Amino acid sequence: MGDKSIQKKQYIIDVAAKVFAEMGYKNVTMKDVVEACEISRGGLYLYYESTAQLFIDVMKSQAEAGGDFTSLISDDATAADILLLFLQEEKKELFKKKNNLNRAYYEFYFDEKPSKADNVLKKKFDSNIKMIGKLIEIGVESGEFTCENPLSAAFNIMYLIEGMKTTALTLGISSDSYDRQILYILESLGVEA
Amino acid sequence: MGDKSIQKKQYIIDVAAKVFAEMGYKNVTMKDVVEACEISRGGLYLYYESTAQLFIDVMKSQAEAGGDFTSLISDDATAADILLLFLQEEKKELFKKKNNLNRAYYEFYFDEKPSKADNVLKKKFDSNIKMIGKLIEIGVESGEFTCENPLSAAFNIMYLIEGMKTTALTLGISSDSYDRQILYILESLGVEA
Amino acid sequence: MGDKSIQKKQYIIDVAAKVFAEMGYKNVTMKDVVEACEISRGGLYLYYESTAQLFIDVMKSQAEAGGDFTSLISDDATAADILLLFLQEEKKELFKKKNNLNRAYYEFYFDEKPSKADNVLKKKFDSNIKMIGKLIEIGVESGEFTCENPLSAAFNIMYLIEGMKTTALTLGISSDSYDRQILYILESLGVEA
Amino acid sequence: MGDKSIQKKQYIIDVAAKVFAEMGYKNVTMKDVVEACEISRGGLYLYYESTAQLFIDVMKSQAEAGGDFTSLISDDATAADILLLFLQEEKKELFKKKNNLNRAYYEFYFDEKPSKADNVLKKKFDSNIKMIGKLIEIGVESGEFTCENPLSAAFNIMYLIEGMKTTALTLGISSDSYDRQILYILESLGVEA
DNA sequence: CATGAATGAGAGTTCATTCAT
DNA sequence: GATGAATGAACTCTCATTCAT
Repeated sequence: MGDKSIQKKQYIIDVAAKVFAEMGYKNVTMKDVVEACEISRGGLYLYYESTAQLFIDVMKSQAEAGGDFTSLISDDATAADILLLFLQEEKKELFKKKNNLNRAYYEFYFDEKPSKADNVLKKKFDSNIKMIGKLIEIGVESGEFTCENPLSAAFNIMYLIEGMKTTALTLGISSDSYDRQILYILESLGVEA
Repeated sequence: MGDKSIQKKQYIIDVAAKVFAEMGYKNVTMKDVVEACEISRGGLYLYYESTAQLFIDVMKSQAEAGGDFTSLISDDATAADILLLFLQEEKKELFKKKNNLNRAYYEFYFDEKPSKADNVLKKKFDSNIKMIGKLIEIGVESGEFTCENPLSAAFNIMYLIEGMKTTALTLGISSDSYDRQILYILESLGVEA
Repeated sequence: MGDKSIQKKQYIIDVAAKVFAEMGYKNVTMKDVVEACEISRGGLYLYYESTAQLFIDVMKSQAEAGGDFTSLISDDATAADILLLFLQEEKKELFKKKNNLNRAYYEFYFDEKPSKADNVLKKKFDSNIKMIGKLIEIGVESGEFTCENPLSAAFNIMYLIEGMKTTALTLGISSDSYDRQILYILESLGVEA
Repeated sequence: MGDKSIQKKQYIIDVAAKVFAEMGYKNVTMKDVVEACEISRGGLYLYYESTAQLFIDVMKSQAEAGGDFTSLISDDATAADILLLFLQEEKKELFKKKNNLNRAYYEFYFDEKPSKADNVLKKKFDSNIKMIGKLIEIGVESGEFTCENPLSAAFNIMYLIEGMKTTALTLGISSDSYDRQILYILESLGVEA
């Protein structure tokens, strides 16, 4: 596959990402992608055999492009600062109107069980757990946090975020409600607001 | 609508519930329901024009049939006992293999925004929030729990459960992991394990 | 399947037979059949999932409808008369312009290996072998024929006919050439022309 | 067309021959040939515009390469020996598993009527008829054979072989069955077995 | 009410053929 | 000459929906 092909593939991925963001995963047909990309029917099939394959590449592309929030951490940030930053970044992600793939992610995972290599969400989840766990440990050592089981706390935070994400897609969630949960987490870790 | 019609409608709902449990919401076609019910194509259309309408009735039917966990509460149960009971009931619901409609619920809500009257999940969520909030208040009063903001705590618990539900459907979650979260919640409320 | 469905199915078979006769087996698409039958796309699929299934039914229908040449045998016919009659019937079949399915038969059998139950040609071939073999035996007994191995002779005749059939479809064969082979067969059996 | 082009053309023909032997004529697409040859799509079109054109060249190539069975004839061979040799060579051809193009030949001729110049099979058939006819005449003269009409006998033998070829492709034929027909032919010519 | 045959829109997929490089 | 990406026509197949009975 030549340079040009790689560019075209990336173009398809980028356009498809928008389509998936708008329509979710299950509603998107190959035809939808073809039309959004303004290419021919056969043209898409040169690169992807199904929306499933395409979506996997969309996920991978997003994972790579995903802004590294660690770059936002200032040098003198405390553990609580960093945790707060993380929660706020996740909030932004959750509430963003454009290119929000959350719904598509869920629909995809309900239908398909990606191979370990393709399981982008799992990797992200695991790395977040590790990161948050470590962060809490550091916070406990520095006296910022009180927490008997940092790992459980990390899972707690991740499940909580997950729950707010899905609730946003189903019943709806307000920005304030999210903020109150941030507060609640910090309080649970013994941080004075 | 005669008695017989009502019975037939309920029959369709019951069979459809199984179909939705097996296949989710988006994958189910009117044809699937017709075949599972062993009725005629036209016959189903006499009662339902779409899977959306049918699913709403399935949800309502489930809500009515939903076991009231309050009946399980013993007379001398403490607030912590009741909360634990609730979390364990939710766990059962999450891990049950048969007739588990969770996936279908999510897929439905991703696609459709039910009217207030039809919004079964919203009602359930709100009533659970109220119940848990009240419970925590009682626990705080009785000295069982320590909690500054019972409402936030209630939301926290509900979002957490929600997060575990979706994780169960996507990345998977172990029974132990759920149990550790129960423990974590109780500890956060100041209950000694 | 009701009476009407059976009629419709037969209608499709009859129309398809003409299509196969004109175009052969491999060239015929479901679309061709749909258009020839003047029914809807989905309509055909109610009855047949593929041209293969359809062709099997065409073959069965032909086998049933196939004129029984035995009805043409006069009471005082000798073995040689009957054999001649058979060869002339086969000739008619070979040279007929309309509804000649020979090409389609070959193309079908090149591609598909029908189950024993669906193997119409095999049944026909075997029954012809049996019939011709018996006929020659009778002819030998009555002194009409000279033949040491009637079964080999029967196979010889059937393979010969088969060869002329395919040659008719490939290189072409003249009516005279066929007639000369009839003569040759009879001479080989010791019949004076 | 340069030397290199001629070589490439022959390469394509040789690879295509294998493809046609495996898949028949009708099932082979230009894509199949391209992939088997491991050349580019456009590259094939430089040499051939269709599988029909390609197949004609495959046939010609086969005709040229076709082993001349006359080289196998020993100096003291009788007419019967030579006829037997011919029938055994044809048998080998019929039963060979590899590179057997029989099916492809039939499918091609069903679909296309090659020009006289391209009609490889016709030439082969005619030359065989001539050869066998001559052979029988010689046999009759030498007293080996009894035959009133050598030409009819020659056609008889060719049609018979043709019939066994197609039967091999449709209903199947056993090696023994072929052998019995060889015997039958020789007996018909008055040769004592 | 109930049936199920029939329709036709629409998605999926493949490949012959072209053409810029 | 050679490449292979791109196009678009053609076919397959499925279902939502209707309607005569």
